[in-house]
Amino acid sequence: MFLATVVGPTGSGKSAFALRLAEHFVGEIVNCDSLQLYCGFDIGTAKTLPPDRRAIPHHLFDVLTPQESYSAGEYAREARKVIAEITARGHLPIVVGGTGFYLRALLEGLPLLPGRDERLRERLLDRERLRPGRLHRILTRLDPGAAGRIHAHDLQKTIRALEVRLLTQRALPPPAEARALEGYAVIKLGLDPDRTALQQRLEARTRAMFEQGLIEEVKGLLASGATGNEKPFESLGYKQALLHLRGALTLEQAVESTIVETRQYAKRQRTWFRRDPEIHWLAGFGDDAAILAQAIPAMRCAGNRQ
RNA sequence: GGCCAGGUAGCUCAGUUGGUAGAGCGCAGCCCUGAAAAGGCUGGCGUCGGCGGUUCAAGUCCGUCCCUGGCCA
Repeated sequence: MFLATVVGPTGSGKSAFALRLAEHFVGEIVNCDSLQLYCGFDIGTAKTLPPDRRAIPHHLFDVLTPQESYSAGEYAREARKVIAEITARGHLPIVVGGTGFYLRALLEGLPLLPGRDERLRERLLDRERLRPGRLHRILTRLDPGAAGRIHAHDLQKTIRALEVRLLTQRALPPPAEARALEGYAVIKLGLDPDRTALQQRLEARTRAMFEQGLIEEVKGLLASGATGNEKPFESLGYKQALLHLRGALTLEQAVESTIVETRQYAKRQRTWFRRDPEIHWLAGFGDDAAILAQAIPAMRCAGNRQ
């Protein structure tokens, strides 16, 4: 059984490339982008919309409402289910997206730990507000290992570690095994376009998103009941569009801010994927037809290994 | 032409009573075990507009010139 993944920074052409792969290898696409999961967030997430899907089945797009929060664990479970179905149909699952953490959860699994507990988090946050730095000190006492790995300023991760520690009680977290995806030969393809070219493309793409109605899309989401405080509104472009609608940014400032943050996001993605030695890097953009030729040998190679 | 305010890191600016410079942002590198388009860490020798001068020592005082903005003619 095979599984292909397509990763790379935002704007590198993953979707276009995945479509080509799917046509060539009779595949189906599985989204691995934390924001394309959301219904109604289309323009700013550069989602491939149904008319452009060329009859290739797309999974895990538009499966969440803005009000729903999500997690890597939930994603991994859903994605594994979908992948099994695709395999059963005799097709090649192609997992595409830039959310490295979700992909890792899917392929390598997450330790069997309790999920979020909002009430506990609130209580912890209250204590932190009373005395900044408090939570990390408590973590040092309860779980020195985790405290050592997490920087004292990283409140988000400190809270999660405390949550895990408190919810699992007693003896340090049972060394629960992360359950990796089993039975698949995984081929990881990474798109690696020239950095300067990517930055230029990201800037142009961002301007185009605003010109093509990103602001209107946000207005529409607000009109249909969203408040703007939901999770997906924290993302690139949506955050700025909202600030503009609320009068905090001029349109030009919103665009500029989105360009800068998008560039920074692409950089973080590169850092994340760069250290995965299993990725076969393809130099160029995924919408370049020639790139498929680079990928085919890698696919064959993986096939022979099996 | 005169007066005033400025010219300090890529950008916006701090720089106490003179002791050879700093913050934020950007940028670069990096981390990540259920918020991940999130969260966090590390990295700053730059002709302190130019040239003279005072001083042991000047971004910091004096002179002069150049540039920018404003006001008055």
